[in-house]
Amino acid sequence: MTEPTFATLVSRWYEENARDLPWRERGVSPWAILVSEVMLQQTPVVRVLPAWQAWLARWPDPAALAADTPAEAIRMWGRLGYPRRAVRLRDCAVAIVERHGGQVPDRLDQLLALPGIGTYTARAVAAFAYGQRHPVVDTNVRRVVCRAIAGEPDAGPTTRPADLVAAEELLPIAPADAALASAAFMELGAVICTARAPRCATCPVESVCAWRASGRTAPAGPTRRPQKYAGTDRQVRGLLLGVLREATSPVPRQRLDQVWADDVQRSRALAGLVTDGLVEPVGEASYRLVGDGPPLPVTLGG
DNA sequence: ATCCAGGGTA
DNA sequence: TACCCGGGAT
Repeated sequence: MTEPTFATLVSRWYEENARDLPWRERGVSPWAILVSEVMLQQTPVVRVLPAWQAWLARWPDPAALAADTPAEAIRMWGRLGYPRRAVRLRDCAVAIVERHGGQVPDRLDQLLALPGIGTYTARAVAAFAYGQRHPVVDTNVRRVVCRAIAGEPDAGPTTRPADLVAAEELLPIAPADAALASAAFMELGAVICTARAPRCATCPVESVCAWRASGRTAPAGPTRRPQKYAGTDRQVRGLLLGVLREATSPVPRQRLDQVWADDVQRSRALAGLVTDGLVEPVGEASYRLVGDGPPLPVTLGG
């Protein structure tokens, strides 16, 4: 009798302890899974839950979203954060309609070519929606593998090719088992092997964890500098977008000027929103969410 | 203050 | 590689 593999231990634990999340249910469409993965980029599960339900009730397939405006996508995004994701998700829906007949593709290269779909999300969709065998590596999986296998306290800030290899080597051969194991690794990192205060006492791989065996060494040093928010352009962008989201007609710049005192920073933030395809100027001195109303007249003669 | 199911760009 | 990009919860 051989010892259960690392993936087997975590998968068994997952089957008994997984959170009851709606996008994990049987029969959830690839589109619904893709939407959940995009929303979950840098946004905690509890905040995604209601937004995911509302989004799919309104746009149950890519064609429905592709037929609507970026403005409505930005509004439905609400306060999930990083609203460029809303525009990219709509761009993604358009691309799915144009390139794949409205069906979310099942090939990794085609998924990677879609707007807003990167290394993590492409493999997550291929694995969780189509049952394929790919290493699905997010911040949780990097941390779990780094600790339990390498015995180090913290993973690097970004996913490197070596991280994909390390995770792939832990996956069972059977694709369905591999997909389950990937979900289990992520769940372990989210619920047990957390960044701050890991719950080693209830961890299913506590007995084989290299990090625990080495005495749970502390992180070497402050490798990441704290990400500020207050006072940054991001906060100003959020304030500006908040006004435009609530508006039903173009907003005069004079009204936008009231959300932030610093002229230079406010102008820079507004220009950034325009560059990012979230906001568009209307006439000489008004702004609106992109596509939020009748098409703008074509400018002639420069 | 720190973290969060990352992706795009220079 | 480094940096930019929201916002809420702990």
